[in-house]
Amino acid sequence: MPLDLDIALDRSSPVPLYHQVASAFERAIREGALPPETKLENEIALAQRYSLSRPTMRQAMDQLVRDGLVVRRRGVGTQVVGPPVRRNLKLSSLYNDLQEEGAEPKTTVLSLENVTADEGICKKLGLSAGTTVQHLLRLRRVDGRPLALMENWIPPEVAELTEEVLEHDGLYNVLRKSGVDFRMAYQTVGAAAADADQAEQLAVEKGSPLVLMERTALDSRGSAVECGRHLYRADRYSFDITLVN
Amino acid sequence: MPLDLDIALDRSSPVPLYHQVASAFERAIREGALPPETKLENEIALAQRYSLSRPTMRQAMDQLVRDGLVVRRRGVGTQVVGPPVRRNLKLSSLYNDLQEEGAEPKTTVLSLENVTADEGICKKLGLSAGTTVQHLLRLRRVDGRPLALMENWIPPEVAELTEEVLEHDGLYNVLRKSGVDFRMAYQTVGAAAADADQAEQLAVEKGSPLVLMERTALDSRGSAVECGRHLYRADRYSFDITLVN
DNA sequence: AACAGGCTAATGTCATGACAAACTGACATA
DNA sequence: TATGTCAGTTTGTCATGACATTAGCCTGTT
Repeated sequence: MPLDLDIALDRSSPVPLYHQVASAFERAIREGALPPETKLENEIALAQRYSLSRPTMRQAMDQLVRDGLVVRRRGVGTQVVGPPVRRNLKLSSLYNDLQEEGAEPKTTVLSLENVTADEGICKKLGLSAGTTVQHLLRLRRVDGRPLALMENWIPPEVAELTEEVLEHDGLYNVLRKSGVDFRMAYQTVGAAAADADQAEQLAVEKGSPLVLMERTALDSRGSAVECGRHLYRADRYSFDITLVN
Repeated sequence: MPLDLDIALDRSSPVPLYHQVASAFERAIREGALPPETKLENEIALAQRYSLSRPTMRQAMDQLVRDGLVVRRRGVGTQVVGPPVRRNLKLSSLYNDLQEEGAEPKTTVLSLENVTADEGICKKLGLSAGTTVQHLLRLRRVDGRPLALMENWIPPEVAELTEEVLEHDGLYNVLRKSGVDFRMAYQTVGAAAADADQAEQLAVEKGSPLVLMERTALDSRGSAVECGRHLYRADRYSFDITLVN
């Protein structure tokens, strides 16, 4: 039951202690060193074991709870949760997610131009009507087969995009390199039927079901930096979400 | 800038102080008393104003951040975020969400029987192969028009379900009343085409796009209490999610 | 006028201490 | 046997204090 994880804590590191602890536990759980149903030591003992204060250890545990890796019960303890330890939806691009899974995403820029944003886009981006924004249309392939058709709108003051750069990296990575620090995103996920154009681009039949995702991303100042409307082949993509009370 | 919210805190209430504070701010933001872009007072001043400690006030603010209502920046302050203050995905039933929106959901139980669970269901519920579970198929209507076709599997030891009860309330409410306390859920959202049966039930054409949601719900002990596969009319439903870094 | 430096303000991190509330299990009692 | 009670364990909540880190502004210098 002691289950010493031999965590190497670095107090001089810029990454906070609670994050170091949480990451170590997360890795241990995902790798199976802490199998499902395992009961962890109590907070106080854990804090002492790693020479931390109880609030710091709690903060680490809270993160594990929010990530859906453990469950806690007052008076009982903390348990590693059952097997379905899937990946949770993160505020990153599709590109990064695919790379983490070992795939090799390839992007084709179908169109990149400045347009005057319509009312809907302006509202989502918090701009006054008639503003000019960059309109981006891309097709993403994995293993040579099309996966997603992605349409995005980016205000010019956020970053100046070029086809060249976008062909070799995900939009979020490109924007991050331009100094954007994403903080939040509103997302809606639904479904739609492929029209003739979309069907051709995604190599499916017209009318096929597609996963429809619309998103508005905000930076740390709370202002919108990007909004998009993405269509995914339903047979090749879906969104994973972990909900916690 | 002081922006006193006149929050009535009840220290003898069983609901924690940080939750009382967070709820009050959330209501104020949603009702427009704190419009977007508003800069809140700093934590220390807020804590003093309501006679709380700083950690408690921070806990309240953290909740607002996770709910996507405010953004914080070190060295700067806390700001109410832009207008798209939508509802976030919660661990509750469709039924409750619809009721909150003022709709009148009606449920028809199409089938309720005990079946031996197949391999996939057993794995999701963490049961050994060949176990008997309750299989439930329901159709949900709003305004008389079909919205969702819901298929669920529930282990018998969780609760004994009856058609009678399920026709008048959502599954989650029914289970909660049986003593289940939901803590977590894994969810995947995608799309699928309606087959002949589904099309008829949902009053759409065969092949129409549907939103496909699969979910496994866990209780506070980390064991699965329910798993389900739901199909929604794409023109009438989608999932809203708020992501935070 | 432009840049460097330092000051201020605000959130982020961490420690210590205390009490409350809930679950478990053992024990006593009817 | 069944039920109620009590003690022990563990997480939940709250308070106080301190220092670190970052952003933004002001100021002084070049």
